[in-house]
Amino acid sequence: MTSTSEGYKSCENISKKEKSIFCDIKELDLRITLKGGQSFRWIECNDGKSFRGVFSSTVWTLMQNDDKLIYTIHGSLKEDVGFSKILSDYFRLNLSLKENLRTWASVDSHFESYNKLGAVRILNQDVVENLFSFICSSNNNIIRISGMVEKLCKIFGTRICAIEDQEYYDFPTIEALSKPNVEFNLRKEGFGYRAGYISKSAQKLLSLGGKKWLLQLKKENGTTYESAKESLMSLPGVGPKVADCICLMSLGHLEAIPVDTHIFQVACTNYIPHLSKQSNVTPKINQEVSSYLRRLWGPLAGWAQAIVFCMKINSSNSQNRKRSIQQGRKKSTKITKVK
DNA sequence: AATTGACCTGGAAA
DNA sequence: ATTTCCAGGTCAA
Repeated sequence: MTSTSEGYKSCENISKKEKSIFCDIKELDLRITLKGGQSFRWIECNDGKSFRGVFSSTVWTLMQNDDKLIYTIHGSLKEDVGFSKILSDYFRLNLSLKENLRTWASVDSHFESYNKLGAVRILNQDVVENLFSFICSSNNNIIRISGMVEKLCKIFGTRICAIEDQEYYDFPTIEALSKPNVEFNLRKEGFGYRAGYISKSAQKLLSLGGKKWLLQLKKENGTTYESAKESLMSLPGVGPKVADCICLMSLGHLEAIPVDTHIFQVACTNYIPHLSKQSNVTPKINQEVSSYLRRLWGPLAGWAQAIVFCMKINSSNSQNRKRSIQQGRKKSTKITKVK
């Protein structure tokens, strides 16, 4: 634990702190990766080229050029433990998109048409943040999910620093979310029925062993994808789709394919036409789509899924983009901090 | 075991 | 101005 640092007032100060790591722009498109429905905490800055957000208990501003990923640290609850490595791990820069695109294109002719999209990567996110974020995602839209995640941080998270009158908070701990009045407060804040899912999942997690229990579900710690998914689904508010999101985005099970309405629709038109008779995504359909695409795309199928998903939400209607930009800029709110 | 409807909310479309 | 529809689903009858 360290004390929180103060925010920097001016842009001049910020730019002095810039550092960078090597990263080919063909391997990473910041906009589509950060604003593509994986993480809900990134804001596009007014300059139109940089993005600001929180991960790893640290406030970052990110931008890129042809061969570098440039970052600024504004504040952190951590000691300086090598931010370049943390950043590289977050984007999984050790994996080559180019190589995998070749593989997917060779087994799936549809990938030629997905090619005009920028370089989408699967973020390696914190499992606690990812879990509660995707509990919020059910039957919900990305704009409101983002608002809810920010509220969780503001109400139950630790303050990191302020930049230009904007306060930045860490994502709350499981302990903070399992306090007795969490459900009531979240209902009051407009979370709807997800308030109960969040509170009950936090309490159950705590009784299972907290964050350690989640971390032990990682692939690198020896748990299989199927076993991790099954364990996650024992938590309230976590069904097959949300469990797959967590497996893919924060547990290292890159073969996991979250099947939502968008992927289901693409599967109907491009891959499994006979599914079109089905009107909604049942667990059985979910399983069928998921395993079909996993067989097709291979061990990193979830990454391929993310590309298809981004393709879909970008093309479906370009009005969504304009709307989300406007929403992202407007600042809020009147939230009361709860002790 | 598979189907079906309810579930919170807020912004857009009807 | 109101009502209906919809959004990265889950749960229980």
